[in-house]
Amino acid sequence: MKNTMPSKPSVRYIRGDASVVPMRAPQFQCRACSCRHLCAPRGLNGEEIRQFEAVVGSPLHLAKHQVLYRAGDLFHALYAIRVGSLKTSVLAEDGREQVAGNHIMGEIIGLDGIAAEAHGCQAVALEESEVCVLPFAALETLARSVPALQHNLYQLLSREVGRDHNLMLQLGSTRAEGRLADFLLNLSERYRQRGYSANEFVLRMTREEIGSHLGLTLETVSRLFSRFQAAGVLQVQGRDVKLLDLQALKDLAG
Amino acid sequence: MKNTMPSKPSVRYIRGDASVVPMRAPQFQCRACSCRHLCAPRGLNGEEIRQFEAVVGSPLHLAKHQVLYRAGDLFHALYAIRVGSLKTSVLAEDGREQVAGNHIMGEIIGLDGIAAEAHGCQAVALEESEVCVLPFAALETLARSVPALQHNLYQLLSREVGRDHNLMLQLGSTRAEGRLADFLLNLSERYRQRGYSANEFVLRMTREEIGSHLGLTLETVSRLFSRFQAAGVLQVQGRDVKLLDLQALKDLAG
DNA sequence: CGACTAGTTGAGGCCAGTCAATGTTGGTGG
DNA sequence: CCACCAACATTGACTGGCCTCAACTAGTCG
Repeated sequence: MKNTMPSKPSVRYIRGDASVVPMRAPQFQCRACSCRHLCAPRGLNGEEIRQFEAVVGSPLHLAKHQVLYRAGDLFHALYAIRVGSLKTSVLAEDGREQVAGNHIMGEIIGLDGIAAEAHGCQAVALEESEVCVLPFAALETLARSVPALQHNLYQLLSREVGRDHNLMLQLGSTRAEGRLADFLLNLSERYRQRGYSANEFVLRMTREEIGSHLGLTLETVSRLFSRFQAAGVLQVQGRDVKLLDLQALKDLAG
Repeated sequence: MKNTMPSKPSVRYIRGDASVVPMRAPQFQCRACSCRHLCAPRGLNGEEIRQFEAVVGSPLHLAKHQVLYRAGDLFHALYAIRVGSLKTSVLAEDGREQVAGNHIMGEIIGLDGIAAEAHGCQAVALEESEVCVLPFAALETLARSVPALQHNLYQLLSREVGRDHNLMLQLGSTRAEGRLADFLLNLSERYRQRGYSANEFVLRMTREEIGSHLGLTLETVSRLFSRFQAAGVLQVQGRDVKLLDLQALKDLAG
């Protein structure tokens, strides 16, 4: 709420719509995708996947800080993250921003747009990324003849609800230390599921974004990293994090 | 985390499964229900509603404090609240309870169970209540031939995601005053939508439950009510609340 | 009546927010 | 290549909002 920048929205986000460009022909994209066992077509058989691929639009390439959609934008598709990571954030009327989610490859975003036919939050790429476009109307139609897909969609939505409940639990009942510890463990686990190191990774969000996500200030986040490092729980160098003592983190988190 | 009651779970909840009893034959229940324009069968035509009703099990009656489902219980149905109100709460391993939602008639709960095939939270009646059982597998099957129902289900889930995001925004970025103000406005609006007074209603949760929902202690909630009353924003007498100045509340909320 | 639950109010302390100064990193243009 | 600048990050000092602990009241139930 600094009044130093009245004209600019908040940061130099790249305007999305114009510069978004298709990348390649859509054929075979899901079967060749490294996220196929995590993504929407999970568990579909050969013929079903082929139908699914026919529905999926061309992947979009996003530059760092590029906006995929804004709050209020008409909803027409879900987006599956194929490469990279995005943040989703809710905006209050007064301009305050709360980071609602930090999404990495294999995750699907835009789910909150189904209800209102408009997106309720905005999605911004945290680094160079690539997303698959899943037009929702077509998805819904296909789901009627492909029960496995229908179920996957319900599961996706439900899983998001569960995730949010857990985050609320953290925000409401834990103090700063526990929130950051939980955040790191959560991220670590998701990287592990995707075949990356669970102990060593790069944070794609700034201290301010992490703080916003956890209901803390950037200074508190910074201090906590320093404190965790001093306690030997992790090593941190800017955005590079190495978790040294997972058990200690778990103790801090719960 | 009081260690004064090691054996009892936390409060004297009534065990659900045994005492849950069917209430009446299911025929015509939706068409006669006062929540039909808010609930799952919204927008279905006559024949479709008839099919929907055939899927809906007999309504259940719940006594105050009766448990509808517990975290970990096998998921098999969603529940539509027909009369009364329930809270849903997430439980941490250490026994801490965070109230995730406060649900009144016309709302559907159990959505977070779809993903894991087990409920992720518990649902407890805050007063004498009545819920309709919506077996999910049958619902899913019916949805394939009734697009409007399929879409309603997606919307329900999506709306829950949006609600949770907004609550997270509150928990993360607002202080105590704003959270309580927002909570009251939210409740007021939902009662209004259901044809009840938006200015005068009865809180069904204790100060402790409200506090848990908002990430505050019961003392803070109590003090805030007193302060709001002293400021002339509302009148409060135990659980009875009368909102006097909605605009002032909105200002407080953010 | 005693026991228990729910709610109110007060006193004091601590965690995290705020304000501020300084260090570090990365991108851009001369 | 380096200088420069903006964004990002770290650390300190101070403050205040909320939690904790505690005492007390009111209502309910057996």
